[in-house]
Amino acid sequence: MEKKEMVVKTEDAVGSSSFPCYNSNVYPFSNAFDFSEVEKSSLGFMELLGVQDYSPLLELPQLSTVSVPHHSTVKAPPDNGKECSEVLNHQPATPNSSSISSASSDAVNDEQNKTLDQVEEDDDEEEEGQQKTKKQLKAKKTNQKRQREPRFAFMTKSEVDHLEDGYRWRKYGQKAVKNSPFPRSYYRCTSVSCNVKKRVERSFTDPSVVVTTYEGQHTHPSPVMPRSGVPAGYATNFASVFPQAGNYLSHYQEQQQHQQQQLIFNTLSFLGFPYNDSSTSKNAGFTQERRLCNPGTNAFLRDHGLLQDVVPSHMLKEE
DNA sequence: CGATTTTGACCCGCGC
DNA sequence: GCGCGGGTCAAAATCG
Repeated sequence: MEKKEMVVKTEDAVGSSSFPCYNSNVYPFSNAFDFSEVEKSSLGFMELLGVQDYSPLLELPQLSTVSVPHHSTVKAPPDNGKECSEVLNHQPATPNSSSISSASSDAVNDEQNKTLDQVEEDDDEEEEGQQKTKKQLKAKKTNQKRQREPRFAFMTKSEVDHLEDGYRWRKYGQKAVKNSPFPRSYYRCTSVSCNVKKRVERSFTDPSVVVTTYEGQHTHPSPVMPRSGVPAGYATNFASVFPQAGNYLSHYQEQQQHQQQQLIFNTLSFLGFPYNDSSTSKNAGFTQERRLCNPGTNAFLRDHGLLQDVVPSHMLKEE
């Protein structure tokens, strides 16, 4: 799995061209993706993201105006999808960059862990002795109502599907995604006691965008040595804003600084801020592009307090 | 040879 | 009840 460590470097060239956003004048929170199509296809965008359930457990106090804190179910009404989409729209227009597209969690409770434990340990009861039966019973035990861990989705522009995030993952499944030519891959953390999973799929609206959805929280430190040049404050601040995200953002500390900054950058973009960091020169041009296609940005710029919480002030001078 | 990926089968929830 | 789509399992294949 660590075969694909090119994450950060994958996509420099991308540039730009391919995003509908760039060609669209309807940018402000609207049409980076063609959501009409998404909805038409009965596949809500949050479904596309795999973020199907939202929970009040996820607090995003400071970002409540721009994040996706409402609940929805798999069969969420189009409104929900749309509303979410608006937020997500901002994401994908970043060359080789990841962004917090949304945060979500299902109603998490103890049952979840309990169920998982049972699944792993209580197989003895089956009588058939056949492996198939084993499988079936496993499923039965969990059938009550499947509870899921909180999920957190990232959208990352990358040529590589499986992004290196500092943890080791084992692929345990792959499924074709409805209305998408790209399959969805299912990964599980290889650490024994860790039940974290993630799903990786490409956006069919823009194949250069990889949607990574994490589920659960790691119960162990990253096996990859942290060596990051990223100011600790980044993740810290992020974590304060995205409590759930913090767990995942910490992974990014173990990645290259560039990727970190792009994450920040994307998040700023996500928030509507024309963040421009000279050290991420690749983004500079992109930022301009974003500005071009995001005339509504200014409306968001007013909330500087939020931005300052998220990013060290020196990074914001651009404005 | 152990770890990981692939892949078809299976289960579940949901809508019709 | 049936079919569909999402998610998971696990045997087989592949990789290092």
